[in-house]
Amino acid sequence: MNKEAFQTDLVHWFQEEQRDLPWRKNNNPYKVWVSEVMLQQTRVDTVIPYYNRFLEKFPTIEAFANAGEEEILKIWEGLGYYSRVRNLHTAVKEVVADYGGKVPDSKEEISKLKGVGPYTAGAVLSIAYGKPIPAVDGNVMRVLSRILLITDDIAKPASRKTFEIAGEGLMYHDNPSYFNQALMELGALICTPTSPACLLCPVREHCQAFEKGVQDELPVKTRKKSTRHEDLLAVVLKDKEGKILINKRNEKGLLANLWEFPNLKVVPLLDKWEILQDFLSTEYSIDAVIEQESFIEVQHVFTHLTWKIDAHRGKLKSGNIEGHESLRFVTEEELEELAFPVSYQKIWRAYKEQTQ
DNA sequence: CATCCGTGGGT
DNA sequence: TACCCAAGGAT
Repeated sequence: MNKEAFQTDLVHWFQEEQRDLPWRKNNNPYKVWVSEVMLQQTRVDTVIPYYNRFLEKFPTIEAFANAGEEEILKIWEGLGYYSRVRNLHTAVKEVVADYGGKVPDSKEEISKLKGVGPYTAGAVLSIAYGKPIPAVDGNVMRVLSRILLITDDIAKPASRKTFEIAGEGLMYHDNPSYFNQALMELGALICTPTSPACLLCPVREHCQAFEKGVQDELPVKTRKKSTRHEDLLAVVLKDKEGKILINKRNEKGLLANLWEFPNLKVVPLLDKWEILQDFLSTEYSIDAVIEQESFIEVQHVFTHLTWKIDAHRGKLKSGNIEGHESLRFVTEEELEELAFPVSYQKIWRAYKEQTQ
């Protein structure tokens, strides 16, 4: 292929057709970094309001470094993959402490930061600093697999190296930022997973898949295994003052450090309401009256897991939560300042709608 | 390397 | 409905 023609056709198209996105207003390394972390496995339309709110609240790297944990989880609430914001916070504090607040501009140093993998390193270095380092994400693998007829399985981690080398080989050194962004923008707007718009593609004359008519066969991607299923019983428990009992989740694993209503995993077919009373009594030394009928059944799908949560109302009779660091009674106003997973937000909304 | 880690939208 | 997908990284 004619590399120079490919590069200029691609970048000229990007200059004309790129979307007007909030993170494209400047190349501040901190802001670029924030946007790239938010965009990991997350759609542009979803990210936009979160990005704007985030930078309104934390306009500088120092402002974010000085934020507290509850605060950063609350601003990320609903965005998913919550370890991203905790890793970003850890990394930003390190940049402020060890680099005087200046985001490192070498691949070696920036890659040491928590949550910065090969993609994010390449994206920040090219977009914020103009470094000719590829930023290989799912879009880029799809586009390059078609342009260069690469048949490596993009679901395999080992394949990323193939595409990084390909990206280096095609790199437009006059403008690495636009080159990397153009590959991703092409993947998002034209070279889509299904039904690619080849007739509108600015680089179709450089595309080997289009030439052979096999664009719909690429990229090669093996499908992943299906999700497992869990049944949960949860309780929205009020004490005599009307405060709600909530529990802070474990600091590791699924939905780490977010808040939830007390709940337990149950074996399907045995999920009787009495289990909740036993659970509260045994686990937390709390006596309560639990309504026999659940007020909502929430179905929630994660990437590798599906939850069915039966939520019941309950009233506290007696007991105290001393000794249970993760438990807290809060007012409704306090509750709404804390970060809950979407599944428990659904339960809370249903509770408020159905309870006076 | 395979699995875990969220969510909402598209087909 | 049941998948698949979207600017990935940590373990």
